[in-house]
Amino acid sequence: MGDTTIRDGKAAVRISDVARHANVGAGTVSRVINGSQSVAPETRKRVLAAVRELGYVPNLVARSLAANRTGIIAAIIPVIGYTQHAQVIQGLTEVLHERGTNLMIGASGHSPEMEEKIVGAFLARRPDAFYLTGTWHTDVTRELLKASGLPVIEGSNLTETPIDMVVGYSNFAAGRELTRLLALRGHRHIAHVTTKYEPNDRITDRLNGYKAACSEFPRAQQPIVIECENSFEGGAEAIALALKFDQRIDALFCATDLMAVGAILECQRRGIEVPTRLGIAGFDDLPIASAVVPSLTTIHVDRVEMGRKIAEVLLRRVEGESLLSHEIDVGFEIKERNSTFTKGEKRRNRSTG
Amino acid sequence: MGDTTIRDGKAAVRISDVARHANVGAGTVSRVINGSQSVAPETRKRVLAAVRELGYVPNLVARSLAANRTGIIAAIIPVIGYTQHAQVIQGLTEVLHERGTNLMIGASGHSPEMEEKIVGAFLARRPDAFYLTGTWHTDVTRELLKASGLPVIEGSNLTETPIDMVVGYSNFAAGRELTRLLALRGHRHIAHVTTKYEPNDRITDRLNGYKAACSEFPRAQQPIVIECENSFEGGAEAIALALKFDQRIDALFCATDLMAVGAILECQRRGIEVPTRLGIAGFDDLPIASAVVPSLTTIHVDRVEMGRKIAEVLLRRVEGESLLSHEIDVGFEIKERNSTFTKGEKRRNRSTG
DNA sequence: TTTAAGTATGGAAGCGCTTCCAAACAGAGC
DNA sequence: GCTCTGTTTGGAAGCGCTTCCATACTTAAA
Repeated sequence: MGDTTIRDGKAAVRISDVARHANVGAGTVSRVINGSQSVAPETRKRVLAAVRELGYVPNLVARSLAANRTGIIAAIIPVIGYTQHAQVIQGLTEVLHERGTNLMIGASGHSPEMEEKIVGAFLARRPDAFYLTGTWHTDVTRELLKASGLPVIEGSNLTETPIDMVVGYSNFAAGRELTRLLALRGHRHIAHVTTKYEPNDRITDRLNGYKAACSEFPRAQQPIVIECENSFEGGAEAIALALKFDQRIDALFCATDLMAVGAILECQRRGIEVPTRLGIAGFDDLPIASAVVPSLTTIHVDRVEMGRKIAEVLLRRVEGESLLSHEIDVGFEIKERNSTFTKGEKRRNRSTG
Repeated sequence: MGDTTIRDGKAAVRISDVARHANVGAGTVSRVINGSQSVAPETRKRVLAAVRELGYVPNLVARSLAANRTGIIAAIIPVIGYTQHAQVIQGLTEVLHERGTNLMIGASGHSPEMEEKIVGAFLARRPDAFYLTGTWHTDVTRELLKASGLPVIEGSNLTETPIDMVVGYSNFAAGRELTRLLALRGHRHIAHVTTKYEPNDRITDRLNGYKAACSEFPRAQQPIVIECENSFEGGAEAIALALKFDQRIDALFCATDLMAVGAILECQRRGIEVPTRLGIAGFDDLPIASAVVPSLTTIHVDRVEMGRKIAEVLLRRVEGESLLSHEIDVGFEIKERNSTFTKGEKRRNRSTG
């Protein structure tokens, strides 16, 4: 079909063209390009010259088929537009691009079923490794991935039972530490704002961390949990709900910065003083967290760095290196700012359970 | 190498296995799977049964090589973590996933040279089409893409000379219209805040739109241009610079919401009344724009929808449909909110020049 | 000089699929 | 019953590469 000509513009240069032009066999060209094995310096020079003259670009599809490895890594995140996940991907691509590996990406929309479908679709493309967000997946997803034998990293949280490996931090510990800190600083009735429509392991662990902290207080506060949409509007709504529920509430620990910032802005509209009347803390340390007035106390995780680390580990596994540990804890940091009672103290934590 | 066994888990089922199991030729299995041509209903049933029983998943790498099309679309955006671009990608993936096509993504970091490298790397993977952000690319990038003969869409702006197609809106018109509106509402000394380190076609066109509007005012205002880092902090800095430069400035049109929101928050810190003392307008309509106090007047573009449209057009082109137009204008909308003088009026615009 | 042990290279086989061609077959029309 | 047309099918060729094997050529040791 002349169609080929149209789709590809001028016909692409193949390895055999280069071989003929350099007066060597195709195998030799391949060896030069892949830098493997021994090729006489003189021959190598001739081949490279031919490559340059003909403008040869290897067809990686063919290479993938022949070599049984694609140089593609598959990543699935809930929503591409969410800063936290996008940052991980940013770190991933940075490292991958340097190493000639490319990223195939999919968005699950917070649905494990959707994730399962994407995993299935991606597997057919034979990526060399997988990155998944979170630790909640369908059984089928887990089975597919395990059966594939590919390196898999689940990110952004920790778990005892990873499919393969997990790189992240303890959302449980972070939630607990932040709650403890609020109490330590003098907040007495701390409510937790969690998300309504996007249940996932990270949000749930933060909630559980909060509950754990509540139960250990000397005066053993009853957990107060408010459910809202994960958005600025949801955070605004949380203010209304909290005040209606119990006037004594003097701090809101929101499971995401989105809600926390929404809450702060709502306080501004209502003339509620933060942190004097109401302390507000978030989670994620989005750029807006340090910009908003008052600046937001929150949990910081270097997600771009986490993405880089994930790439490193995955690539090493693809190279055949066996893994040292099934878990990499990247830790978290409490950023204590002006939206809660503070004493200007900073704390850094490993996720110690 | 027994290595293969390790990497792939249990050996994958191939098309020949299915063929044998269903007692047909490999060609027939292929025809059934691809739904092409005529296969007797009885045969089809047998094949599908075999596929199910063996759990056959086609190897898309092999298919790509044989069929000379990969079902992969390549996208390059400046930074994955920037909401605007991420939204486009979100829309893209949504449509692509439905159609069995997948997304390969790269981040250029606002560098045309980096973009060029990525284009080169991606071309080797033989994607069926390309999406690029913006209209500024190196000559080599343009050449590579044109020579490839692949469908290419440049997005988020318009241009007279696209590589192939362009889908977006006129940043020039948007910048001009917004400036006009500020003037119409009574702002008299309007400064423009542009970005310092990330020159690109969209930012530049917004600036030029602002200048064009300035020159048409009866009293012909001299453009005042302030350069800042594209961030909340940059926006805060813009306030300082503007007030120092000329106390008469009564409105800031910021080229991005990031800077505009930063400016609003800085005003809050300094006790500058918005919009009474200083009107502030942005561009992008990020989620924070409608949440901040006062809410931000800005330019809205439905970027997720734009991404969907890009996917649709690209897929149609890949199917061989010839394109109707080299340009698709998705338009923009001025969201007039409380950070500028308003009369509650709304305007919708096509990018009419 | 002979032999052994590399080193360099060409070329065939094969990766798992699509697609083309030819053959087999079925039914319609005469 | 025979030809003609159209449908269905098997199977070979080929997509562009990698990799293995065998061969040819070196060089050093004996």
